[in-house]
Order: sequence, then C-alpha cells, then structure tokens
Amino acid sequence: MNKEFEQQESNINGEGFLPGLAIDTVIFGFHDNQLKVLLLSYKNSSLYALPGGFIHDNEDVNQAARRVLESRTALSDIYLEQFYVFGDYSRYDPAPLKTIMKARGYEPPHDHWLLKRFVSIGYYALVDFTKAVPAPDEISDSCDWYSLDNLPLLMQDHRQIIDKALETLRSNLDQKLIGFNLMTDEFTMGDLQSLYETILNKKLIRAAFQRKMLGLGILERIAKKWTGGAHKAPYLYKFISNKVPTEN
Amino acid sequence: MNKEFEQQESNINGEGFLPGLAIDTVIFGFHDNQLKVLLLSYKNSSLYALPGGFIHDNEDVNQAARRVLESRTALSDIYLEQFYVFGDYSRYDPAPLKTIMKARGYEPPHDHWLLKRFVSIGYYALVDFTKAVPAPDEISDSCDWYSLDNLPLLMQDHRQIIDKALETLRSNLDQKLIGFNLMTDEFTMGDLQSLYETILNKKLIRAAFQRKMLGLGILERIAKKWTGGAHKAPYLYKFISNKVPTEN
DNA sequence: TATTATTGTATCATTATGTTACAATAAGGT
DNA sequence: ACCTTATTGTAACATAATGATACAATAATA
Repeated sequence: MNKEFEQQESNINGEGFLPGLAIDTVIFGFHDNQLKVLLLSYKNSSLYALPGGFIHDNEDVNQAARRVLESRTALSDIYLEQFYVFGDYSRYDPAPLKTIMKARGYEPPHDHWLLKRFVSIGYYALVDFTKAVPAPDEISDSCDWYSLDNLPLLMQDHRQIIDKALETLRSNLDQKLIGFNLMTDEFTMGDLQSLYETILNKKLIRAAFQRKMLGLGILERIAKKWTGGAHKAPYLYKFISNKVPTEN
Repeated sequence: MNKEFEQQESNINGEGFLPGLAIDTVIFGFHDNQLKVLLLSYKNSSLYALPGGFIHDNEDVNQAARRVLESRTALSDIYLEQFYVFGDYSRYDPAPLKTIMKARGYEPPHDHWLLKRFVSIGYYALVDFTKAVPAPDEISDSCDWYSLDNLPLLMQDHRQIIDKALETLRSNLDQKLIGFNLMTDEFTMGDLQSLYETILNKKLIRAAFQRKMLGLGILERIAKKWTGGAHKAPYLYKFISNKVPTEN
C-alpha cells in the first residue's frame, strides 16, 4: 500500500505495475530499550500491516523498496536490505484487501489485479527512531511504532515476515556492523549494549562488550553526559560514519 | 527454462504461470579441487545460461525452485536456498529469448509473455558432484558442469547472479556448516580443506583446520584410504548427517 | 563530607586460533 | 630387508580473543 492507492484501486488491471509482485518492508527502530517496527492500521479494519507497495513496470525493485521506505519515514540514505521472498501459495487470500476496498465504498470486480495471488519481497530497514516521522496515507488510519514484544494482530503472514526479518538482522549484526544505523547520533556505551542485548536476546558482558566496540575503531568519544544520576557520567559516542555500512 | 518449454512457448499469455517472475538456480558442485556450476547451452546459440524456470500459479515459489533443481540433477533432498532477487529494470531484454524461439522456428508475437520484463529469484544449491546427473531438455544442447574460474559467456546478468551466489555461500560457510553438502559420501581431511580453501579463496592452516573440524563433532572416521602415494594414508571421514543442515 | 550507583579500565582466567615440530607410515628404490 | 620420501595426525607452544572479576573515578544526593 502506498500513496497511490486510489489509482491502484481504480486501475483494475494494474496497468503500469508489475503484476503479482509486492514489497513488504520491516522498518526497525529502537527506543526505550525496545525494538520497534512501523505498522499501519487500515480504516474500518482491525488489521495491522507492514508498509508495502508495488513496483512500477519501469522501476528497479530495490528502488521501489526505497520509495516505499521514504514515503513512510520521510528519510533517505537509510540502511535497507532484501532478506527473503515470501511465495507460498498458502499466502494467497484476497479477503483482506477486498474488505479494505469495500470499507472504502469500492466494490472491486472479481478479477481485480489486487485480488490475485501476490509474491512478496521482504526488505528490512534500520532507522534512527528519533528521525523517522511515521506518515499514514489516505487508506490507513495510522502509521506508528509498535514494540516487537507487543505486536498487534497482523494481516496475512506479516507476523512471520517480521520474525524472519529479525532473524536476519540478528545473524547479520556482528558481521556487518549494521546496528549503529538504529542508534541516535550520540549514544552511550550502555545504550549500544542495550541495543545489542535486545536484538540478540541475551545478556552481554559489559567489560567485554565495551572493549570490543572500542577496539573496532569506529567510535569517536565526544563528551560526557550528565544524566542526573548519582554516579559517574558516561561518555557520549558517535560513530565514524564512513566506516559503517549504511546504504548498500 | 524447463521441460515444459514447448507449452510455455505456444502459451502466449503464460496461462497457468505467475507472470513476470522467474527462478534462476546456481547449482554448485565440487570436483578436481574446483568449484563448478551447472550451465545450459541453447540450441543454435552461443549463449550459456543458469537452469531456471517459472512458477505455476498454484505452486509455492520454493517448491518451484526444487522442481527446477530436480529436473536438472535428478536429485532430491538437496540443500537449496534463496539468496537474492534480481529486479533491476536494466535486466529487461527480450532479445535473447526471442533469438532462442526464432532459432526453434517459432515467431513469437510482440506481446508474448516470455518477452516481457521478468524479475528473477536467485537460489543456490549444493550438490554432490558425483551423484548429480546433468540433464538437458529439448531446448538446450547441453547441460554440463563448468569450472567457476573458467566460465563461458553467459546470458543476461547470469554472471552477476553466480557471483552473488558465491558471495553468499562464502559468508554462510562457517556459520551454517553447509560445505559438507558439496562433498562425496566419504572424503579425506585434505579434500575438505581443499573445498574450504576454494570457496573462501585463501589458504588455511592444516593443523588448525583439522583440529577445528574434528572439534565440531560431526565427523565420523571410517577407514584408511590407500592412495598409492608414498606416504602415510589419510583417514576417510563421513559426516554424521543428522548434525548437518541439508534441506531447509 | 559520606553514601550510592554506574562507568571505564585493568587484571587474570579461559578458550580459540596461529605456528612449529615431530612421530607414524605407505609406497618406491636399492 | 632397509633406506628414502611425502604426507598425515597430533602434540606443544605462542598469540589473540573472549569471559569474569575487581577496583578506582565520579556525579548526584543526603
């Protein structure tokens, strides 16, 4: 779903789009020591869904994914990566989209292109929670962050898509140093450790974690952060951006 | 391309198939200390290509990939995994397929489904070279193994697809212990090390490699292998299959 | 000024990996 | 039979990475 939905709806043959192929994007953010994903809710529906969209017939697939991402977060230059194609026949279920269209007062023909079988390419994005501005469009009620351990009921197989995205993020975390894309510009070592612990779902050893991160040589120490706590103030760090993967 | 090509050719609207979506499979084997891939050559054409195919409109995408793989190697229960979707607009080039069809004496209509833009889902498979039986079909001259460091000229972006597959294999090798799928049933430690060295494209330290492999606890020592060489005979090993990932 | 919690880092322990060395041994030659 | 040769299996030690503990430094607050 994207801003062009009205055109897509009345365009019953899907003219201008690649047929049967969709994009779903798992947009991860990190806030309050919790991993979050950006979800939409549809008007007149209790269904939540991942931001997604379709591919113009003269557009690169990766470019389409970036377009979807930017339309939802108003961010560019974001870490974005394909992770899996969801193509089981059992995904095929025209009911939810039919419901959405009917709720909008539109009665789609039987062979409307949006009611056919779709294969979906899964992407995940890592964004700075504080910079993303969740933007709903005309067919969605809301576009908001939801904590991963408290997700609402999701449309179709979107729950499995999120699970697979998280699994991919987890296994790429150490190898690719992509975690920094989820941090704010400045952060403490505690913040960073908390992010790693949340993604990997396990406690890490503080001393070893700090030693390793500093040893990577991609952190620059800025200043101290007075939190107001009755204890030594932590340093703030920023990461040296040209040493960390952002765009592919 | 698969055995049903004649039907696909005369079926100008692609009835029964998902439109615009294809599968390309990089089938890896290992022989003579070299990585090999299975390639087809088309009749009346100098073009080589990856084994590929299309998805039935009532078939899982992963199942379709397995069907393609089995039709080319006569093997089942093979390690097979999605690795990337190739969806750039610049891939779109109807010329090669047009040439192939014309060479078969078939003049396709302008809007033949096979001449439209395709997005291709890349899979890679790891097979035991000694067990796979390369099988061409009626539109291919040949179906044979080619050494990775001596590939013929390939159709479209198939060369990039192979490169990306190798990159994925390389980065998954240690983590997932999938290398064993490329070995014969019984092998020496030297064979295994040679495989790793070839995939990773670097020399490994013999003592450390052996220690690590034995430490994994997935190898069973069988017997000695008398090679005829004037030296100590190496042991043969087989891997304890229920400890190694094969199918997903 | 004492108390408190947290941070940064040093220190040592443990594990993993790199490196060297060497005994075991299966041909082949004499 | 015995010596030579190349390769294997593994021990032994060196170095690097990680786990675990300890402790000084230090911002609040009382």
